[in-house]
Amino acid sequence: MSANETPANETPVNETPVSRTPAFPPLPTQVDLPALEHEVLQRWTDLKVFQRSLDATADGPRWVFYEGPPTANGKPGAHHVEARVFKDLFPRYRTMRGFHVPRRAGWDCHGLPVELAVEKELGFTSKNDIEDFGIAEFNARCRESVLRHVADFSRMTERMGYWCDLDDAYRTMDTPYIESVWWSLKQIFDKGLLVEDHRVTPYCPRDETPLSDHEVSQGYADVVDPSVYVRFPVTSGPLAQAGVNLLVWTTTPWTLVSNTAVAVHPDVTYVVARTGAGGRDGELVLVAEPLLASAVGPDAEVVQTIRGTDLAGVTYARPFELLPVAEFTNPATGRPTGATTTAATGRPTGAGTGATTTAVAHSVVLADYVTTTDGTGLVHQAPAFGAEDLAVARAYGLPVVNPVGRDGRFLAGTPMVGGLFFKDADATLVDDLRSRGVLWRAEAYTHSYPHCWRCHTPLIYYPLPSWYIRTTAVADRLMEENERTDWHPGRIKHGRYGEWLRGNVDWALSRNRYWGTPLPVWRCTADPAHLTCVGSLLELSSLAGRDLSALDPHRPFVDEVTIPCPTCAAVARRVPEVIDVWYDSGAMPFAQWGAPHRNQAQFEAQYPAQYICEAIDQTRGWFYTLMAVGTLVFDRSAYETVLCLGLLLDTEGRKMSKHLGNVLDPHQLFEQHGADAVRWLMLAAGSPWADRRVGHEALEDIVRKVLLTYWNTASFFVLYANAGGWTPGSAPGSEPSERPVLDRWALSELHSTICEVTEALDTFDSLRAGRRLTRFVDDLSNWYVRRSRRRFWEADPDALDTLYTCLDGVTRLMAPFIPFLTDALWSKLVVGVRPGAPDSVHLADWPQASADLVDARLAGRMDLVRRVVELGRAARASSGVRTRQPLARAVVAAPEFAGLPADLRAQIADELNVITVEAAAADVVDVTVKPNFRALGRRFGKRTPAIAAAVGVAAAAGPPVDGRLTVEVDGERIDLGEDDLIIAETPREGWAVTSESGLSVALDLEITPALARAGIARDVVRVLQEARKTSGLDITDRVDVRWSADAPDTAEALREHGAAVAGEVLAVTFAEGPATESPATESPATESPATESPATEGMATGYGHTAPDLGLTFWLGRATVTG
RNA sequence: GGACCUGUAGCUCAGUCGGUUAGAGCGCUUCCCUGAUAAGGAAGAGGCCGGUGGUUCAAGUCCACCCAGGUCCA
Repeated sequence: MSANETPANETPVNETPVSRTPAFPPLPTQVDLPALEHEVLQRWTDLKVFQRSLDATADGPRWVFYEGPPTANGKPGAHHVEARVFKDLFPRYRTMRGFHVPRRAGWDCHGLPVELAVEKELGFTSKNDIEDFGIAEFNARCRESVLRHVADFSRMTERMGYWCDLDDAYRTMDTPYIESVWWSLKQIFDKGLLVEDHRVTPYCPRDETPLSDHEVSQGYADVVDPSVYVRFPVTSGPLAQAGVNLLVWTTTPWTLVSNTAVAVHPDVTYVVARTGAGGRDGELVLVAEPLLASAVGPDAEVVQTIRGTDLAGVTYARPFELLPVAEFTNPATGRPTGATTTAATGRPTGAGTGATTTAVAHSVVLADYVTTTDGTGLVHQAPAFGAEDLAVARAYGLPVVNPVGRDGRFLAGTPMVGGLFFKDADATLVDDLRSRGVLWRAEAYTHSYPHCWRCHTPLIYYPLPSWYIRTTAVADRLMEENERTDWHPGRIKHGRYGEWLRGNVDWALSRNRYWGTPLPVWRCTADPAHLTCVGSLLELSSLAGRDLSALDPHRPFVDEVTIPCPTCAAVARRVPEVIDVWYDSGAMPFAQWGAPHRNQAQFEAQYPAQYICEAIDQTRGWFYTLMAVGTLVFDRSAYETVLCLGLLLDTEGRKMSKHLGNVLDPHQLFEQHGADAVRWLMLAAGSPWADRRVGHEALEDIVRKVLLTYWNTASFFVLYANAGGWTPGSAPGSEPSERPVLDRWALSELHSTICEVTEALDTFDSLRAGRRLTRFVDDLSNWYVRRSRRRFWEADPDALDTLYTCLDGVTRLMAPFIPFLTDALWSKLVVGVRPGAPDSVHLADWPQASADLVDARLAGRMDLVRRVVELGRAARASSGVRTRQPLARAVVAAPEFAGLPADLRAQIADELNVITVEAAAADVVDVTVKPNFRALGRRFGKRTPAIAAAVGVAAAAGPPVDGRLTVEVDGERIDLGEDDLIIAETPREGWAVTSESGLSVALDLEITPALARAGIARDVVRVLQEARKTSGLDITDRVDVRWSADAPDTAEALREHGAAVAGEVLAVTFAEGPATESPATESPATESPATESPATEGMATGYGHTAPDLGLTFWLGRATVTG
């Protein structure tokens, strides 16, 4: 409170202001955020802001973004919002930086989930139901179903403020899209990378149909199977001469008929063991060392140790000689899988991957998947009946030998087991092994085995023809492309995704389904080796000799198109498969344009993308297919930077999914808390790449702490800018460098915030950016504004301009995060006030940081000031002296305090309500010394603890001199400098002291009568302000005050400080007057701190009040006189 | 079964290059401040930093194994 020499009861101290038209539309202190967002949405539509943001940057550098298309066959949930928030943030940011960022929505339309939904609706249980129903009608239902929730998705997209062109969205089921996909498949086909091969699939032999993983998982049941250990006599090398048998374990003896090889792990140690007592004396068997005891027995004697690698190539005698040995030797002449039906393909088996090594049949091969958890560590390989076996066989160029027909029975001509159902052959085969003496051991084994969920038949893992893309042929290129991809977080690159690429297998592309992009391959009926891949409807028309440009390329229509085989002119028909829906989305960079048949220029201008973003569950999904298709077709990955988000979890920590019913409805969140709050939660309330839980409490927190603080700061500004008639042009204020210290500090913070937020967004770190913004908003509101309040009351142009500048900056910085609230405030603070300014913040430029406005020394000093204030408040609290009571002085002990300029010391004094702030003199402080472990550790290593202990001893003896201390350790004198020690000063007792990490603040608690009177005066101000407020007066209203005090202290205080009190409360007159003039004297003075009662005479708006604590009665009314 | 991620206060999460006494917000209790604020401030209570072992002068942090939860794959 500043002293005022003029006696208040004689001279009016405040002028009533001239009324002006407010420059800024008033901002209510209370705001309905969702309602405000709806207004903003309407304005965006009316003003076409999104389109104009694209137009404005049309000549700027492109920053290409791809939208990964969602399948819109279910309602959108909060987990859909997450990715979309990040998809929106960075394009908005880049747009403000001047980049052109086209954003086009898309919808993924095909796929099994769509089919399953329709099947469920129709009550279907098998594919036969679909065929009976009719594919045309079924697909028509799928087409209708997939778009059912597009409106929901669009509504959510718009409501959350995700700017994306929904009107021109691409759809993967549209003919131009499919033609593009066909074109790309033809490119791959022409490179020889689209091939038909066998795929081991869970298969029901009764229904004669493959099952999806989802179906398989529904039919697991415990069964008892034989568990057999079989001798495979070694037939070559020293092991053969010694008579060693490989010991092989299996639970599917029926697959031994087609045994092709034995796999060992290259890094596992194997042993040749001599069996112990009990009938098998002296027999030599080979097993993995860790399994010796369990497979052979505890008394087995290790004769020789061999690394897995060194076993490669060892040949053995196969367990059964039921099939011609030739079938195992030449892949090209191998018996066709699935018996007669697939013989027609005539394609060699085992051609799916580029074989890096070849092996002869019935020899030992190496495979990393071999484990030593059970069995013998030697794994029997039947490539027809196991996916891992097949992969190994491919790698070694071994054939796929399959003696089992599609009905699950051994082929009729097979000796011993011909005609037997595969499971039923086990007993016969085991008996035979036993009779020939090659069975080592047989027991029963209970385990979980999949069954058909419809008919409960045990499933067979069975090789079916399937179309593959040989991605393994470009695996090295994929890894090279991955190397130059910028992953966020970085660990995905060589972690989850890199691992996946390293273990790359060929892409099983085909599906035996209905609602998908048909595989555009036509096969000759005369020679199945004659294949024609078609790249467009135009090409198909030309091949077919009729105009098919209007053909729906879906099944069943495309199935009906036959062409003469270009090689031999026989009839060629399309193969029945459709393709994996993931290929559709991976083809999106060109297929969204229909390129190259259409819009080739658009495609070329927008390939590759600079930025894509999805959740981590897409690593093997879209992230892979996008890169794979791009690399296969264009030899270049489709994206440069990828942001990989964590998953959204519910409050129980489970992934949000429709299946669990734990999805939060996004619209409910938007209408309850506002889309801005939801966006901020996703962007800045936790690490983007960590899984996060979402709840209402967190959103309420954001609204209060971030959004409303920001709003209220703006509201405060508008209140006083209008009251003072200030506009940006009217009173520019002084040069920033000439302004008071708080202004310089606020501007410095603004510019360092600009720097940090820019840097963080450039590295896709929304959390860091958000944290910095939160801190700035808080600093601005709870330090700058609070400390500068008086200057705003006085309409100080420097203060108003500083705050306006900060609000302008923070509004731009937060615009990509919370586009609604920022644009709402922009329209109040800028539009119509600053001529020529854009009518939306989203058309404004990103702020430029000025290095010369960042004052690191000032920032450090202000930190010190605020720490001192914190400690001072704590000292106040512990002393019991209320803050309104002024005290004579605070004493501060802090190393940097001496350098604090007067204006910053004044901040401390004002905030703590003390007259002066002094540095602690030497005689009131205790010095404590602690070892600095970081420095000591570097210098002394192992001796650190001893030295640290010595520091304590030496410090007790005497304080360091000039920051130096000499200690004695093991008879050695060691000199320690400033860096080795942490020296703290603590004021001595007798003061109200709080200290923390080398910083102490003490208050002089002596309250002189003068200080007491000043304290009372301040209490009166508080009471009068409260009275103003409750009387409903405007902040600029001038008042007349008349008072009387029956407490002598109060009366004396007011006579002394009357002018100051009057100044504080905008009193035109402040007179001590007879209580009888005030109606308040007639009302009971019982309530505290002040009661009010309407004036009953004289002054129409006046009220009488009492403050019993102070012994004060006063009358307060709006001043009627104008100045 | 494999790969990866996460375990820090009652709840939600930070924690930099390994270094002094492990932090913030919410919630709870008490008090202070306030003519922008649904705010702000101070104090209090609340922690074997999932466990075990190792490396190191020094581990929430690095390594190994284990436990729990999660994701993807088989």
